[in-house]
Amino acid sequence: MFQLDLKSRKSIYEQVVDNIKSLVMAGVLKPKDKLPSVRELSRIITVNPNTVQKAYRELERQGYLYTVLGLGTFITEQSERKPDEDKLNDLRKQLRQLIQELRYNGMETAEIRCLILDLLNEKGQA
Amino acid sequence: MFQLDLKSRKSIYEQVVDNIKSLVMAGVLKPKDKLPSVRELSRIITVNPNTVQKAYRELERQGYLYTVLGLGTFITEQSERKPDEDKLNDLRKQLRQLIQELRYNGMETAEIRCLILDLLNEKGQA
Amino acid sequence: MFQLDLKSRKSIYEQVVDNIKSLVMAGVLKPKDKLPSVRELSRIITVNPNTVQKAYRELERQGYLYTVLGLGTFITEQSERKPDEDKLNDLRKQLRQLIQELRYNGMETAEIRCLILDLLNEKGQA
Amino acid sequence: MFQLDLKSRKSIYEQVVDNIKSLVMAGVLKPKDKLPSVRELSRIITVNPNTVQKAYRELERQGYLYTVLGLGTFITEQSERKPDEDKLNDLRKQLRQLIQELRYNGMETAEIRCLILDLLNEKGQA
DNA sequence: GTGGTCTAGACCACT
DNA sequence: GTGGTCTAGACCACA
Repeated sequence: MFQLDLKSRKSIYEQVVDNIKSLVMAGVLKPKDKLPSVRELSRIITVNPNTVQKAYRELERQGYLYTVLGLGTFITEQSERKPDEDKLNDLRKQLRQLIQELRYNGMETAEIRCLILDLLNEKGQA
Repeated sequence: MFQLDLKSRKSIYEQVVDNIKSLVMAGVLKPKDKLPSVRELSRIITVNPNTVQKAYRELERQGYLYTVLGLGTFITEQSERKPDEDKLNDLRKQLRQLIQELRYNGMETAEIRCLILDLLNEKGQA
Repeated sequence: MFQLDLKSRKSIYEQVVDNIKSLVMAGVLKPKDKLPSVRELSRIITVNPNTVQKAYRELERQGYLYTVLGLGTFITEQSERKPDEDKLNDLRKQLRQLIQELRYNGMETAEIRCLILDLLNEKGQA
Repeated sequence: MFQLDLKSRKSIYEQVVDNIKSLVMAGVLKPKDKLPSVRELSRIITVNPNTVQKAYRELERQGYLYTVLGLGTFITEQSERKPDEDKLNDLRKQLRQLIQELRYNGMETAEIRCLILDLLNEKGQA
């Protein structure tokens, strides 16, 4: 379920963040679902609790989670989320950069289009 | 020409790397072009020479540049580059993640498709 | 344990690289072993931490080590290493050159053969 | 005839040295043969004369060449060369290191033996 | 504690 | 002139 690669250059807490984001976006974790407690998750994935803590905090900052003191942390409902124009702009920039790199690494426009349309369909069904 | 943000979470040398990559991929810097010397660029962007050198090294590792001792650093010819399958896989992963995020931030599939097709055309003409 | 020659034409960080490679290949350092921290090793061999770090980076690039942020650097498991055909070709070239030089310096083919067979056996038992 | 790779990490003068050594050891250049003048060779291989100069000097130091002022530089006769025990020791060390690396990069003892015997025969006929 | 980045400034080798 | 190495010492982020 959780893919952690200690040898990666990405810090562990970032990997935890990405993993949880993926689970949310794939619909495995749904709004109002309760997440495991920091200590619990840290045991499950054998990672320092501080690291999990940091990941939860970051996810909260990005609006994916919210914490109710004494009860736990939960997935944010869609209606609560506000589209963040700055974030979208940033994502667009990244997308542009990514496409440049794909092309620079020898991938043809047609190939890239195929790849992306595939990805879009795949997600659409998830 | 060069966009550096000292406050960014990205390290300076990484930003230098990204900037140069962009210039290469946009065709501003062409194969066999000579880059500014380490010292020169460091003066231009008011950054320590070591930092610039680190960036150049990384770009060399990634195959964008090559160094001729005592002469300077130059842009790699396309024909010299060999496609790196690991790199491509990594880019594909990133793309997937990016699309997930776009969708999570409220962008519809159709919108994303439009955005990407636009980007693909734009580059095709560059 | 560590042989450093400050007067050598080889740079210090390269010597550190070679030393550690030797320890790894001789089996003194085994997969998953933790290496001394950058600061620690720099103290031991009285060399600047930056120099040690450069050596570690190079070893990581060559696949001998990997880094876990905040924890330390470790020896790569054999199974994780992928044979690098370019590297092998390079080594073959070096070998060829080396044999030429041995011969040029007066060593007979038979002597060279003996020498090499000895070396092969020696390692086989290590 | 001459293989120069500007992108190599090896300095150019070292590559010139290696090339000439190879020609000598392969018997293409024979004792008492006259080498092209510094200026001539520098033109032929389109390299800075200083670089060729440095290569010749190094080859002289190692005993491959000798210079007669006003006449040119020539290949040393075999009888003039004195076996250098230090050099031989150094070469043995290098050989040992090289075999270690081959093995570390996944080559089996048997394979290495084959490779080396091949190389020995190949040279024996040259 | 760990590695990672950055600066300032010196010295060297190669072209 | 070029890149490459090294030192000393500071600061940051991660676990």
